[in-house]
Amino acid sequence: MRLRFAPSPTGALHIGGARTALFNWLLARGSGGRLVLRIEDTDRERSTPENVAQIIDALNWLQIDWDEGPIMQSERAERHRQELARLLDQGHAYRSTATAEDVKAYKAKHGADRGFRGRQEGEGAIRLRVPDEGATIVHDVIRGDTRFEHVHLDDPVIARADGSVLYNFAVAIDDLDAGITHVVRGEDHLSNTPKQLLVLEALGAPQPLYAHLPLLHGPDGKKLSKRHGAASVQELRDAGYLPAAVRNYIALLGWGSESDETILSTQELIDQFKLERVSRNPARFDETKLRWMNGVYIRASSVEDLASAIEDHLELEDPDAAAAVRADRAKLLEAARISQEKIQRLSDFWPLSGFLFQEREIQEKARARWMGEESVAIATQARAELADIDAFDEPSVQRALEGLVARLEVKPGNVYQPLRVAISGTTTSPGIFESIVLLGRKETLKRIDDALAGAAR
RNA sequence: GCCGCCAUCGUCUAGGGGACUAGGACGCCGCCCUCUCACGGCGGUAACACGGGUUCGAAUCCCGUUGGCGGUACCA
Repeated sequence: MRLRFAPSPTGALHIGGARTALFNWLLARGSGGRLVLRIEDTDRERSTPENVAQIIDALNWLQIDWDEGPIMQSERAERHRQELARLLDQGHAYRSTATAEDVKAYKAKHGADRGFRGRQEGEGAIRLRVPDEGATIVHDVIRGDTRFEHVHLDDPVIARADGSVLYNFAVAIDDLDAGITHVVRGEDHLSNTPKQLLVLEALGAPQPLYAHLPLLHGPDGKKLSKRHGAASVQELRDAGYLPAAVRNYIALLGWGSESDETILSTQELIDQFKLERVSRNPARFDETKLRWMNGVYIRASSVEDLASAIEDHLELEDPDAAAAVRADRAKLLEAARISQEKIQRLSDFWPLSGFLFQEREIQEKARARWMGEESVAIATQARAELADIDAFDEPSVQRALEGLVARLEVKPGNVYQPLRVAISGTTTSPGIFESIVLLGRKETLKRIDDALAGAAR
């Protein structure tokens, strides 16, 4: 199989484009075929080098690689011109000055079910001549055959008056030259396919097989946009998702494995992905499931890997936090270990466990609930216990505090929550024993003292 | 308007005429575990858009309606 991913650099790579890239990649890797990356930048106004860089960056982050390219469509202008000249010579295409309004007027006059057919004028934009009779049938691996009657089709403009080619022409030529066997892309291109097929036919060229993927929508069923939160690959990365989790999740949008499994490694994805099993209905991108899935991947990571991922993430998102974390690798490792089962995204780490690296102000609500008279009395005793024990490790700390709970005959939370608030500033944190040990005796006692002093005021 | 695609729990989906009392996953709810938050375990909630056919039998096939989406650019 020879496949291609052909984004147009008019914006960031969004999740729909990422899925198209992934499906092509899975097919290439699973079949021993090749994947061609082509940048469709024939829209000179909207295509920018920054967007190209961003798309490549996104693919790199997703760990989707390609075998050929990136081919810039704009650099193939000469080839496009050649084929265009051939079509013109052979009468398959002609120049016409007809505008969009002219086409509309034509159809109003001739009836809605009669496609626009222009006259050879020798100047103006170049249109492809569509046969009056018959139909073009798109053979789609996912959808079966779709028939487009020629009478409904307008002669499409394939090149501007200045000779620069348009999308539907360039794609056909580029796919042909690249020897693409399977065109896998979004369903928004289905209606364009007959035009491309007609170009190929006029050229007497072979036709590839098509597969049009169902479109992706936002949670509200509307077109995906920034409004829906993390819609681009970059935003997903910034939100603290892992590439492997994102790949797993988007693979499941419009496709399901035969085994009905949800968590699938990239290798399993490669082994199991079949175009024939891609669904025909549009899917909504709902971040909730991705969040859950990311948590699964985080829990499955080694502590080493998780720590590195957290560090990289902080590096990008929070320089201060990154510096704090970088200063003590051993501590980061421990912090990652005790946070691992409590976070779903890398971005959850710092809010939950940052207190292990930096002292924080105690939140008002937490103080009100857990720094009252009784709590202060308990915390004072707990402080004494912690100051007293010989070894400051988890078993010792646990034994000491559990002893206190038993002696005081209070609920465990009455001891642990004031301590938690004192050391973390809030009511949720990793396990209290682990947190205290990781903080160390000196720092723990200091924070309890600070909290006690604050409560007295 | 015209052309086309699509239609199963809130969401992603399984389903290819009888195996469907419609399965799984996320979410949600409840219980258990529990130092908080999570994790984990157990249980529950919830869907074949509507109307006609075809058939002994339809979530599955056909037609229509409705709805969603795409195309209809000298955009991609």
